Amino acid sequence: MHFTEIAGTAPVARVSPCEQCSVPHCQFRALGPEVQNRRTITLTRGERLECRERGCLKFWIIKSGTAATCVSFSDGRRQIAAIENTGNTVCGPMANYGTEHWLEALDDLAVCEVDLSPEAADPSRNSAFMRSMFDLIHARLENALVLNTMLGRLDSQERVTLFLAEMAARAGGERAIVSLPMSREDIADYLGLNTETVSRVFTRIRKSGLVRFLSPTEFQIPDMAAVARRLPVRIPGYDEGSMQ
Amino acid sequence: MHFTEIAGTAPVARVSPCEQCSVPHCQFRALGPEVQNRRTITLTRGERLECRERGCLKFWIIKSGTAATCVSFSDGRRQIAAIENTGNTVCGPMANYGTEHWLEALDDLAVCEVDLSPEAADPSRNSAFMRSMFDLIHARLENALVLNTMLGRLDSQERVTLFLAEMAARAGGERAIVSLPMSREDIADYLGLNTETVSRVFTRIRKSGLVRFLSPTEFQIPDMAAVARRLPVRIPGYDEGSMQ
DNA sequence: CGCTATATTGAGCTACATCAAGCGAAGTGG
DNA sequence: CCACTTCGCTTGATGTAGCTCAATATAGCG
Repeated sequence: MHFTEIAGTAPVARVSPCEQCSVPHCQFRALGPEVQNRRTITLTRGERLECRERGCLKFWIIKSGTAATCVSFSDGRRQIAAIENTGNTVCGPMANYGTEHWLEALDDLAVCEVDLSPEAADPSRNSAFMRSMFDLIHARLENALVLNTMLGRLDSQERVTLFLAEMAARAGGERAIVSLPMSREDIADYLGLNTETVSRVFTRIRKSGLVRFLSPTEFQIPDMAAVARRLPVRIPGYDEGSMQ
Repeated sequence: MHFTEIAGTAPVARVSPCEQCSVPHCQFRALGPEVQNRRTITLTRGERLECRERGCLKFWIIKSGTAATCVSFSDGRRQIAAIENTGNTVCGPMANYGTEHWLEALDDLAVCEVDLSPEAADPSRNSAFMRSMFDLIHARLENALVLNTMLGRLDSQERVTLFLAEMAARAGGERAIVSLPMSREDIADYLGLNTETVSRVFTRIRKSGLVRFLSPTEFQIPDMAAVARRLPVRIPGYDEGSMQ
């Protein structure tokens, strides 16, 4: 089986006070200045953030960098459930008692932590806010469902292709230059494969011409429709509403 | 790869009006009699229920039987994302445009459909209701995350063991007689395996003594702790709060 | 009591994992 | 500036878990 070494395990790194923030679409801005419990946390690759309190109401908004929502076993196996980019909001409650999920930095990371614990605003009184939280968690659920079918029913080539297509769709679609701010091992732990297989499939896809690699961490998809045609599932973020 | 024949594809079967309901913990009772759009739908094994409208606000509460939230490809591959028992609430919105998930009956099924579309109560005005919807969808997300790590990082024996343990935990825990109201193929489509592998692992586990089979569809776990010791992850619904 | 659908079991094959070696880029120290 | 290490990526050789194909076996049902 697959083994991964967790680099650093310091739960919380450098903490700095938080003034005005530049994250787009932050749901918490709507709550207004009444929410005081905000702080910025910076992490380096491998460091993790966790929330062990029951009914924890912390939220983490990615300000910059890339993170993973992941679980690791004592024997070293690791599964990444979602890749978090700038602007993503991770629900602290996701790390409820009974869940073993952390937020782990895949490269240098800055997150804004918002704490809506009792002393702060009670979110369940604000129905508009609850609605936006519902939408947020619903989007996470949809992602998780896509990952489920990927891990359960796609082969390695399909998984890697879908992964690259999804990253490209996030980064601006066809012909955009996409950077992979993560290691092959991280990709493997997301796709349920191992490092070597990811590497091999990368070269196979590169040779097929479907994806053009500018460097090991930069690529470009010349023809998204061709990629979509090779996949038995929709590419999240692509093709929604456009002709098929 | 894996092929599955979808038995019947009639979208909606027999519809009967709905009087008083006996489902425990139905979140929609709290909404009161103002919600008129309720009806009972019955389905037989293989029939599917879907919601293709954008922003659909239908909810399905399982009254009896077993269903699966699943996605199937055009080439026949199928992945079950969740197994739905009596009392479970499935969000219609889960079948948003862009998602390819259906609710499929695994055996004879009765669901109560609640339609909260515009003409009905606007749920986002009722913050207590939104809160309960949040909790509901959050529980679904946690299930999906467990399935993710199962499909990504557990081998066939671990997957089947976890599956049986989870079913047993739902059905009353240690020594309870659990029935499997689904075929081997359905189990395979949930676990990302194929029928034969599921069958083989069943007999291996039976011979190991971890699980006692009374019939092909009835089993019993004599020692849950022993099962838990064999697994690198927690068993959902078991061990929460107890020692170990 | 056949008939069909589902489950089990076996034989062989393949996709992916494992183990192991090589390689380029970035950092370090003399 | 150049050896030397380190780390991540790639590639190759080999092993194996789980898939595929095929044959029984068992159960459900008219």
